[in-house]
Order: sequence, then structure tokens, then C-alpha cells
Amino acid sequence: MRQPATIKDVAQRAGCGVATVSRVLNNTGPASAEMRRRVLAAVEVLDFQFSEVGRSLQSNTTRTIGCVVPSLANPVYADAVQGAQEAFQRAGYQTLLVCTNYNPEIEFQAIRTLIAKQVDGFVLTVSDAETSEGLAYIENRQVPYCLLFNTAPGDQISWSVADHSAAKTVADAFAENKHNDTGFLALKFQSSDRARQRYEGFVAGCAQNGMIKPALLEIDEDSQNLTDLLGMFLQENPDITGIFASNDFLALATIRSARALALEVPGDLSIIGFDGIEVGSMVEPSLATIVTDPKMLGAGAGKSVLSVINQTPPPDFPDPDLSFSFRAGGSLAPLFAESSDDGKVASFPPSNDLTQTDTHIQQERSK
Amino acid sequence: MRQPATIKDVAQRAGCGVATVSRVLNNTGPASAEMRRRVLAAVEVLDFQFSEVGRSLQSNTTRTIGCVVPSLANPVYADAVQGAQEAFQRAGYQTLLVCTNYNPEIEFQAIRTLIAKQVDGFVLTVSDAETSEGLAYIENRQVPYCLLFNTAPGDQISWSVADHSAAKTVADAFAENKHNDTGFLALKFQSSDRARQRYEGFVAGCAQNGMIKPALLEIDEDSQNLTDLLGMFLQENPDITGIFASNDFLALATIRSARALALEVPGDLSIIGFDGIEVGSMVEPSLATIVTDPKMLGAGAGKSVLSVINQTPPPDFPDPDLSFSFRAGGSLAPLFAESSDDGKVASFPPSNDLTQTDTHIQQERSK
DNA sequence: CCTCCCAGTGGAAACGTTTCCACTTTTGTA
DNA sequence: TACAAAAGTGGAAACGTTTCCACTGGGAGG
Repeated sequence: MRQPATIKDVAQRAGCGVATVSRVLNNTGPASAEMRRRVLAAVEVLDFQFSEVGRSLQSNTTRTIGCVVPSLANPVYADAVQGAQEAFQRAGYQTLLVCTNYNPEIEFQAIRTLIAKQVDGFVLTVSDAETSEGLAYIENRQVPYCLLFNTAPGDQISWSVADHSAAKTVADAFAENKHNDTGFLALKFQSSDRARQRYEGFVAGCAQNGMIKPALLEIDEDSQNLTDLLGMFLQENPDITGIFASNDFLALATIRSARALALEVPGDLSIIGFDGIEVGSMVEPSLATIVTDPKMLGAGAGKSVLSVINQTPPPDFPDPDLSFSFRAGGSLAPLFAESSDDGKVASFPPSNDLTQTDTHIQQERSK
Repeated sequence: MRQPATIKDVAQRAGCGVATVSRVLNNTGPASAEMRRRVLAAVEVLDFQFSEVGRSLQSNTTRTIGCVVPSLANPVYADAVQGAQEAFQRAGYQTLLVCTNYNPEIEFQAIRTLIAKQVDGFVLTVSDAETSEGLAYIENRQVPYCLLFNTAPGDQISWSVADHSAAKTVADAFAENKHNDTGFLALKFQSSDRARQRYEGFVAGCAQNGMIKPALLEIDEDSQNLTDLLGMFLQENPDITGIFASNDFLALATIRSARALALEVPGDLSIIGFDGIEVGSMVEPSLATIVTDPKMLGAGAGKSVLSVINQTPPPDFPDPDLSFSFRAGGSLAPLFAESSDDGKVASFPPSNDLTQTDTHIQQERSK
């Protein structure tokens, strides 16, 4: 039992040729009842299982799909991978996971390796879809793939939030609450086409609402000194009353930093986040944000690759403009309503019903 | 370029045998400078890359490791997978990911499939290490593995939090704050050896501190109606002043539900969580919790399998009792200090320094 | 000058499958 | 009863590698 049994062992024990064993076990081609019985018996006693490696070599197919994302530390990607993995599992495919840490070099290497391993397809979030070497390599090799969270430059499909128009919605929300001077806060701005899209959409939305062009605060590392950076930023742009953070974690951290600077949220500074992670609605004040459904997107992207692999009709692609929804929250309050004592109570979370309605819509989309 | 080039194509183009190509490219065995040049040139123009499938069949090794966890929706597992994946990547291994959704049947099937795919090893979190069919199968097949988050029943090593003694620490914290009557709140209590360990540890700790045996509230699905359940629970156990939730998400949800029941946290009810997720320190009141380092554990488990695969000395195993630390927070307050107005301010998060110190210790352990 | 050794090389077997093909036996039909 | 078709079966090739082995030369040491 050291070395696992091979099809030859089974054939020998059943007293037949390997071809027969293969036919019986795969239900391909004819076999007598007697043979069937003997083969099955042999399989039983030897605890035989096909080697997928041998199979793959012969069939030129691995039933494995590569999944490339920046990091699982970000729950958005974690959820998306979860969704994709479930889709693959249901279809009998395995998931080969790589985290690139937002590093294009690692991304490229990983893709090369996965192709060498002969994955049947890819679901991936590259750092920049227009320039990604890895993506070019995949296209050149003609391996099926589906983008996730990237804004596809060409005619490829991509399961992603409509970053640009979602960011516009954020601008609208600020405008409705009479904010005029705002800032945009982003991590990894250089290496992420997502962050850039959001910034551009936000700038466009602000312009459309007749607001001042938002100032940009770009931070490098994981916000150790976010408080200092925020302080400097607000000193340079003293009239800012609202900040759009490019993800919810950053938004929560910003709230914390604002407090450390003795600023009240939303009294002195309103904050809007992006992603709609669950805890955003558990904190006080609750976080105003763009709600997305990463798991649904991951599952969609997964089904998309599967459909091109198996030549089946692709899954319904959600209307990009419905891929997100705005969730009101206590971290965003109208400007000039800033009485210091009672205002806090007045600006508390609006109807939680709204929240639930919105997420419900998202859920329905995923069916 | 439709079909990728094989070693034969390279050999033909370089005018030599396949053996020579293999030797040159793998730097094994001798080769003349001229041959080396010609082979390399051929590789260049054909954009040749070894097929890992062919290689695996020959070498009986796949440089792939199976990673089996309950779900990526839980950031604890997501972080752990991230850590393991990084370790594998650095060592030139790929990660084959499966999420079991806490389902032992899926767990078993997944493990079978991964073994058929000839993974070189496993890192896994099974639902119950003592009874897991899948785990038995792995042992029978003699595939290297390392447990993660499970409490190993036998002599296997497992990278996990010392759930039992961590839960004792929680009891100590309650005792220090004069709480006597407490409850334990858990998801998936039946199917998770972790939750059971925590409960047992908590019970033991309470007994040791002369407290009442804690009541158990077990919830099934993802806390849609947690508020109702909590209400009933507190009605049945009206003297409870503190609740230990088996993870931070649950703890945050409990805080929210308590508020919905018009209870003040920590004024009327103290809460302690488990895991130490980042947002726990961003909310108000901040969450008292057991801080763990899932990424470090995942990386450790990853390095452990690698060490048994490559027959190298295993990584230092952290002292189980140092695998966690208690983080004070505003959600836990001394009993009988419950003045309704000013008490809130008084019970705000203790020194943030403590927080930072604790996590720092964790970080050091991971090196 | 003869050996011996070694660098350099290619042929071929082996890894575990699937599948084509050829062969034998059974079944059905006239 | 004879013949064709169909069912049942096994041998062997192919998939892309690595590696063992055998075969050349040529240089060094006697």
C-alpha cells in the first residue's frame, strides 16, 4: 500500500487488459457483466483511484483553474475567491490559488507557472489590465480566462463593479449633503487600475455637481501613520469637509485617525467608504459606503470561464450600473448641520431598512 | 503556436536529442557550449516551457500542496491561507485550495480528489480531527500534512491557538472584572472542535475562578435573528452580565443585538470576543478579545509540511500558551461600575499601548 | 603507441492514462 | 445453416518528461 495502485494492478488482479479496466471505470465502451464485477472487485480491494496526472497527460486537460488575486487579507478578494471556488467545485474543477501582493512581477511569474501546470482556465484580478504582461501571455497562449474587478480595456468581459460610475454616485451623495470641498484617499494608487478608476469617476462626478476638484491623498504602506498623513493633508486642504476612501477598511481607519486628531465624524468631517463590508454597519457611526457583492462577482467570473471552457452559453452578465448600490450611514451628514452636542444624535444612522433593501437587491442579482 | 512546443520540438530545432535538451535546461549532466547555445536559441524562438504534467508523471511529484479550510468568508481562515500560500510560493510550490463549508462530506471528497491530483502535501483545517474520514485517508496514503487550527488528538503537530487555555484567560478576565454569571455564544458548535475546546476551556476557567458554570447559546445560521435568540437567552438566564462570543464577528453582532434590545455595552452587558480582527479596535466601544495571528499560523503550518516533504528541520513551533494574548477593550467593564451617564466615558478603551504591545509580541513570534 | 577515462551525446524505457485498432466470440437474421 | 453485424476484449501507441545506458571521440598517462 506504499505505492498507490495503478490501472495495471487492477487489470492484473481482475485478469484482463488495462483497456477493459478503463472502459469499465469510465463507462465508455462495452464490457460484460462478469468483467464489470471482477474489475469493480479489484478496485475495491486495491482501493484504486485514477491518477489525475496520467489522465491529464493523455487528455490534455487538468480540470484545474488558476485563480490569481492580489491578496486574501482584503475581504473583498477573499469573498470573491470563495465564490469562484464554489462555482468550480460544483463543476468538478479544482482551484489553484495565487496571491500576487499587488506585484506585477509575481503576477507574471505566477501566470507562467500556472500555464506550465496546464490550468484549463483563469480567473484573475491583475494590477493593470492594460499593461499586464501576464494577461498578454495568457491571450497569446489562448487559455480561456475571465477578468475580475479589472476594467477590461478591450472587448473582454470582466466581472467587476462599475468603479467609475460608483464613484460618481459618491460624488452625488456628497453633493446632496451640500459638501463642496472633498478629498480622495487611496492605497496602492499607482499599481491599481481600480483605485484610478474610482478617482477619475469621483473627479468627474464632482465636476458634474459643480464641486471643487477633490484633492488626492495617496498612502503607501498599511496606514501605520495614517493619522499624521491625514493631519498634514487636512492642513494643506483646510476646507475639506468630506473624504472618499477607496475602501471600507481605509474609511474605518480614517474615522479613527480623525478622532485622534480631535475631529468629529460626521460633525467635522464626513466619510464615505467603498465595498460595503459587513462591519461597516456594525460600527457607530455606521459607515456610508458603496455596497458591492464580491462573492457574486467571483462566482460569476468563475461561471464565465467554465462556460468558455465547456462551450456552453455564458452566464447572464449583470448590468454594470446595478453592480453596486449606495448605503447611507452615520458617517455622512449634511454640511452646516454641525451643532456640537445634539447634532450627534440627529445624524445617527438612517433607517436600517434602507440598508437591508439594498443588500437584498444585490442578493437577488446573484441568482 | 496553437499547440505549445514540446521538448521534441526544441530538440529537433536545435538538432540534438531530447536528452540533451533536458540536460541543458535542467543543468544536469554535461553539455558543450555550442549545444547549450543552440538549445537556448531554440527555446527562445519557440517560447518553450516544460509541461509540468509530463514532469509530474515522471518525477512522481507535483510541487503542489492542498490547502483545505472551512471558508474564506471568515477572515481568520483567509489570513491563514494567505500565510500558507506565501510560504508555498517562496518555496516554489503552488496552492490547491478547497473550501469545505464546514461539511465533512465535502471535506472527504475534496481530500480524495486532491490525492488523485497527487498533491505533495496538505495543510488543513478539518471539522473534527478525531473523526475526520479525510484525515484518516491522508494518513493511510502517507501523504505529508500539517493541521491548522485543529487540536490534534494524537501526536501530530498542529498550528493552532491554544483554544482551551485562551478560553481560560477569558474567564480570568471576567473574574477580574467581578463578573460571576456568564454565557458562551457559538456558531457551528456541533461541527467544530474549535468551538467545543473554547467552551470547555471557558467552563474550566470559570470553575477555577469560582464562577457559575456558563450557559451555552448555540446558534445555527448566520445570525439573522440573533437579536431574538439573544433576547430569549437573556430572559432564560436573567443574571448574566458577560458573554464570551466564540469569534469577533459574532461578538460585534452581539453588541449590535444587545443595543437593539436596549442594553448598554458594557454598562448592562460585557462582551469578549475571540480572534482579534482588526476592526475590533476601530469600533466604539472597542472589543475586548483574544488576539491571535492566523497568518503566522498558516505560514507556520505551511513551513511544517514543506519541512517534512523536503526532509529539512521543522520550523520552530511557538509555545502554545503564547499563541494568543488578551486585548482589553471597552466592551468589557467591571461589574457594579454601571453608572448610566458618566460610566460610559470611564469605561472607554484602556491604554492603546497595551494593544500595540500585545500584537507586537505576536509579530515577533512569527519570525 | 596503447589504454583508460571522461566529456558529450542520443536512443529508449518508464511514469499512468485513454483510445484506436484488430481480433475473437456471440447474437441476430435470412 | 450460413453469414453479417455487434459485442467483448487486449495490445500498443501516444501524451511530455527524466534518466539509464551505450556509444563515440579525444586527451592524458603509462
